[in-house]
Amino acid sequence: MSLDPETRLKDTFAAAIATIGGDAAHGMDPAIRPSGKPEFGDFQCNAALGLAKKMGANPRDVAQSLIDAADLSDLCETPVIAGPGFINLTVLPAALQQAMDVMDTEALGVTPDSDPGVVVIDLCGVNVAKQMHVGHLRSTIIGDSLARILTRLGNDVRRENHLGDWGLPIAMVLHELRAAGVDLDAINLTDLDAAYREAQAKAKLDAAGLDAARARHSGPHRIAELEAQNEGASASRAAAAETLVALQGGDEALRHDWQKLIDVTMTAVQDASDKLSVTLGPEHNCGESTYRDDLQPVITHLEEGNFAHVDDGALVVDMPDRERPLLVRKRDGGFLYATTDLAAIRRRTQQTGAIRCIYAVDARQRDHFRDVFDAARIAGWGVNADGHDVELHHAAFGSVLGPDKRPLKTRSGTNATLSSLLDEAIARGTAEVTERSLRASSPTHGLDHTALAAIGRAVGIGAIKYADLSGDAVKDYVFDMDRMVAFEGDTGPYLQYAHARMCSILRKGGEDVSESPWGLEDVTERRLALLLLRYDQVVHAAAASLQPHRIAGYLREIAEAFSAFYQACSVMQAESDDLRRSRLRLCDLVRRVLADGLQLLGIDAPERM
RNA sequence: GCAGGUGUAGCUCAAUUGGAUAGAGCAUCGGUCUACGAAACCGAAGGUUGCAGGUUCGAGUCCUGCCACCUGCGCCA
Repeated sequence: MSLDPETRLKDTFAAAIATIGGDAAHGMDPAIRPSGKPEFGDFQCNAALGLAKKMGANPRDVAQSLIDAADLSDLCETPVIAGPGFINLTVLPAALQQAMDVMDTEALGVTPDSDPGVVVIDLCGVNVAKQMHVGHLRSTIIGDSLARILTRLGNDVRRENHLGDWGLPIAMVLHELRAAGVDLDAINLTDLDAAYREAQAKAKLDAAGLDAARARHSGPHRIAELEAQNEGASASRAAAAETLVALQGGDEALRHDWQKLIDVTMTAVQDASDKLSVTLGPEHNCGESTYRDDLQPVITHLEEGNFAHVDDGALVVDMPDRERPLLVRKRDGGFLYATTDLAAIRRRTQQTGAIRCIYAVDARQRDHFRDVFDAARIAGWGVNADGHDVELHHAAFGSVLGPDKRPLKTRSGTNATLSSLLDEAIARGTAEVTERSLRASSPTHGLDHTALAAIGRAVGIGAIKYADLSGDAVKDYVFDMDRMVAFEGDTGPYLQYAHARMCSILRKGGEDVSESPWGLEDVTERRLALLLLRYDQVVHAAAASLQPHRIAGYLREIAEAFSAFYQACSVMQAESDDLRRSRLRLCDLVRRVLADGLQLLGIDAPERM
């Protein structure tokens, strides 16, 4: 009797289906859904239609049989059969109140995962010596949210920032900077970024690769890229390769300089993480370089297990359902990023014991991860050290576009850097908060500059995060700062504002209502209550599908329902003391759910704004 | 050429994974502040869900074929 109405309805109708349906009904979904429209009640059961089909009976008759077989006396009003065979259900006030009592705990009704375990989340994925951009923003925001959601459900989540800190590109930058005699102690990330681009441009010609790309019908993008590279490259390549060999060999001076590159990069990353208030720090660094001693063992395992074979001089893993194999070792004996990714999966599953490995990475790497995941399973790493199946999941996200639907640029036309975007959002949030604080009636009136700046940051960053997390991540997404910081309508600040208003009422209320009996008679109160009771289910759905936007959409519904309630029902001037206390308790529970949900998205919820 | 993704209101996005009349926000128009915070609320208008078939009680969702855009495609990461 301690379950929410929806779960109870599912159980009850599942039993009724088994009773009247016999074998035909085995394992059938009771198809309990929140009703689409108020006139259809609170919930509907859609199982009669499918069941009637299997039984060769009339759907409305089957619906009646289900109702007769289901004991709903203490849960619902008399069910109504509608349309072709829908069963409309309205929850009794007492059942609603009871469910609300049960939910009103610290956990807010959220139950742990049935099979929790170690989950590794690969996020951020910066490259050393490269400026962070909006792609890293998405990876970081989405990965951080997924980490929070899975942690909330009792999993042991390990964030890993898989830095691009190893291999030829880094060696090229090192070579470039050393050859130019640059003082690495005085350099900043902008300089590093410039050196990186220059080194890339110098070294990237590959005539053989161009021919191969043409012969293999590579995309025009790839061919254009190769054509853009020109002679002189082989010399640069050779020099960079020498640097790489020396670095890998442990050359002390090189290692020293290499570490400086990393330090400069990570200082900027930490700055961005702090501004964003994401849980990401040096302790989550787990760069490619940390796998350097694992690469040969990976290759040995693949060779000894006959999972890979030599093709045209390279070592490849064949895919069962695809022509193109996965390259894991070059003809010259060098390793590739696929090798590193395999080493990471190997460590995460065989040593860390992960049951889920999640990659918050750009959707353009879809094919790559498909190959790597399949190869990992072939190699036997689809099962962890404890014999538990491992879910390998690419949480892909689309590209970030500007309002013109082209890759995002700043007003000056350059590639937008992450820090410039964050600074702008924070500045605009702060300006907005400060302006509103000037009104004498505002609860923020009189707050000092520091307090207003903290709120402004929460508002500006909240706007960016909500814009990113409120849509389906796999789709390309239009980053429009003007729209985000309008702070009106379906935005992060809308949710924060609703939360702040709840805080405001609770401050005025100032009494302990944790045991007060529920009223919930107004339609807006009922709607809020029914929504709140879905929280557990929503969090689990978001975790299972790895889609934070489900939580975002739910929270928007909560905020809308609260605003409607706020408009319709006076709390402090309620008609009776009991009703005031009931409404205060409702505000308190809504506030906690909203704050908890925003926390799962990584969005701060100020008490005033 | 092959593979994958996307296509929903003027714009930006949803749609509980096959359920009833496809929902929000922005923009437009019209109402609400001496009333717990108007960053809000209520209402109007806005749709052949890219096109054409198919599956069934029922399709934005599933299957087939087209169209458009995006992305990827062996020795870079």
